[in-house]
Amino acid sequence: MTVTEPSGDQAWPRRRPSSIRDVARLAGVSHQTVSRVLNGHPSIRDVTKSRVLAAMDELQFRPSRAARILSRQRSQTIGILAAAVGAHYGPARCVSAVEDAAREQGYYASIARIGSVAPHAISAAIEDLLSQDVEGIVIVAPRTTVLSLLAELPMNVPIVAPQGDPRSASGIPVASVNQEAGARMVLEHLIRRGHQRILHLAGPPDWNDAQLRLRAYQAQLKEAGLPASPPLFGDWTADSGFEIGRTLTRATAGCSRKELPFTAVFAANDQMALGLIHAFRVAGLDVPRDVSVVGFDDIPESAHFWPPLTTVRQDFASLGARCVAMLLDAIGRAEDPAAPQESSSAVVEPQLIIRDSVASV
Amino acid sequence: MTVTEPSGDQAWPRRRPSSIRDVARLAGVSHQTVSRVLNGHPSIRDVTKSRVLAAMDELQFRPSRAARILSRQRSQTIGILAAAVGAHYGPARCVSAVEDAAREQGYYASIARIGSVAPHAISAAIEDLLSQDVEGIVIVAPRTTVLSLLAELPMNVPIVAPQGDPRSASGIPVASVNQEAGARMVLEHLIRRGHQRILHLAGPPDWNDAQLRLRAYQAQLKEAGLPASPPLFGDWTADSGFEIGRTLTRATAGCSRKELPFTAVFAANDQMALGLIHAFRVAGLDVPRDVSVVGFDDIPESAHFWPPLTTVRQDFASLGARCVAMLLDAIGRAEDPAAPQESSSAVVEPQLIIRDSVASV
DNA sequence: AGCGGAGATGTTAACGGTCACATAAGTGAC
DNA sequence: GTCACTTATGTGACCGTTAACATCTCCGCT
Repeated sequence: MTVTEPSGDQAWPRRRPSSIRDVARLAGVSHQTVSRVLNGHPSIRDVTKSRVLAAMDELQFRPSRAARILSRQRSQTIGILAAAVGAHYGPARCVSAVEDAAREQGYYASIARIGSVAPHAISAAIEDLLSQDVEGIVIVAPRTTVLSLLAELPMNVPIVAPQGDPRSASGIPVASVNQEAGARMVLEHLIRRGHQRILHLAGPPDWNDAQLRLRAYQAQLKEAGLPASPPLFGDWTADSGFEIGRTLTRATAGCSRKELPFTAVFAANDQMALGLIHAFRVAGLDVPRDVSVVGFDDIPESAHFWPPLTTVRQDFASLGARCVAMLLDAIGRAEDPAAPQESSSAVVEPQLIIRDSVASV
Repeated sequence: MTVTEPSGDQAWPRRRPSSIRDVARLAGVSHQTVSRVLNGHPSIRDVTKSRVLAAMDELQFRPSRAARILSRQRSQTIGILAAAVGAHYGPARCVSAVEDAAREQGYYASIARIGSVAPHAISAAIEDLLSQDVEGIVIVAPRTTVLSLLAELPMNVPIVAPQGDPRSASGIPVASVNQEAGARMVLEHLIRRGHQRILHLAGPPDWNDAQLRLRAYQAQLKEAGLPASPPLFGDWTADSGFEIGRTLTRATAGCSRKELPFTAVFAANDQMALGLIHAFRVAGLDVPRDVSVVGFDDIPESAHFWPPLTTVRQDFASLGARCVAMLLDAIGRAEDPAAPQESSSAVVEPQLIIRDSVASV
């Protein structure tokens, strides 16, 4: 199993890669001509161009991004500040979407992941991005702590955040999925099916999306004249959903099924819903017969949970695209303040996916 | 809901950021002194140093990475070629792990994601990375097509791949989880529980891990004198697991439970196992009573599947760390061919996680 | 023929760091 | 007092690219 580097020990000579001047010499032109070929300048004769191209090919020429960034004073790069990616479906999808959208617009994307939301970690990540001359930053770290900190940080590039609170006063432009609409759909669905005692299993209180969903849950219930129980807070993981489900069922261990103090739970994401369902089943409760459960996100697996999970789908791809559009617009305005402001409304509508985890009562 | 950029319309002036020369002027020293402060050079008087530091602070100085890369001829950056990240748990975790490990070693990581494995997409991604002067590349694209293509591509930096086949002749150094051991654990577990007719739901045939697990499945059954059914191929998704489960149960619709042509299925990942279980349940088959199912990966949700899934845990964090260690070692050798070769064995052992999806027969 | 303008190319100077080398002052040995 | 050596700092070139401006040629127009 040892992997001694095999025969192909090319001993990468680390020879200096060829520059436009090397190409120029070989092609018998000036380096500027090579640069022009590189950038598709119109006034280059075809013969010259093909000579240059041939030389590039022969020398395995590859333009240096560092040099290019240094010389024009722009990097064609946007930064992504990412918290908790990998652990969480939404943010992870969001980052991919932003990356793709950026590339599509001819921009590079550079990601700075942060493990904690400690102020120094955040400003270090921002410094990191800024030192790469990013022209703008997308904040995929939808936590109020991060956003409010950021609002104070001296920043000389535009920033945008997906999944933030559109109404927050942080001053950071925001593109977001309409969380309120998502929560409303869920509750209307539940209420229409006759549920009256609906619990909410929320995400951590300092996450924007968690806050919005919680507020929408409360508002919606109030509007319907139904009681809102104090929210339960999980940490987005299935494990936390399970734990909370356990305490919930233990607390009501004596009750017969008909007497449960709730008939439905709205979980703030699919993973917690999964854990919750697991806990219910362990306690002998059937979903949806005894309790209905709704999730949020529509992760690819939720169609195959047991029971298949009713949930809310968020279109992360278009969220990412909107974010990038807003950011690029802001960048454009910063360069040329005369430019007209693009529409900066950016709300993506979610979609209720009805499956089998909700029953009528 | 519109987000007109609020009052804080600082109209980022896009003023030229300050350079070491600006700092030098303000501090009354030469630019070189500033550079030395920046790099922690020993022979700088404390007074000078603090003057420079103060000037940096006042000017909001931030060193330009592009300039630094250009002037020393190295980027302190490794590239990551990532295929199918976001969609797949293993690769995604792997990328994160490599990033973390790189940062820990003082390197930056730059990710190039590819959507397809078409040759031009791959070489474009490699070009992209190379143009950033990456000093080495980690290939998180564990498909035979990618690796064999890469082996032929002219490359003047070291590369390493996690999740590749250690025995393959591609000539690419590989760090990997011991897939064979993982598959062996699964089958021994199943056989010990009395299973004799064990199916394998494999991943796409051009994925290294899928191949390795399939081969190990076949070898192990042969060794035990048991019949190996022709493998079923999914695409890693729960959807594909479900589809295959449906055809499987439809084909055996007439059979009573005791007459199923198999008693256990070894799925090549947890998602497919989930879809499979779903299909079984839809067909009235209970897991594990009627069929046992084992997965692979131990995604965080699998403890909360129903039934909780027996699976194989892979330690992606240490896989990433080993990869980076190997790569950095290779980079070091490329610079200084005299340097001794570090141990380049890099096999991470997996772990069987026994839960409730396997019954004895 | 002379002139203006466009097309194709060359020349030189940035960009913001680092490197190799030069310089100046201080320190101790003889 | 001078030499060798260290410490603290400055000077100028260089990395690979683009920007600004210069040059030269060819063309049509008057």
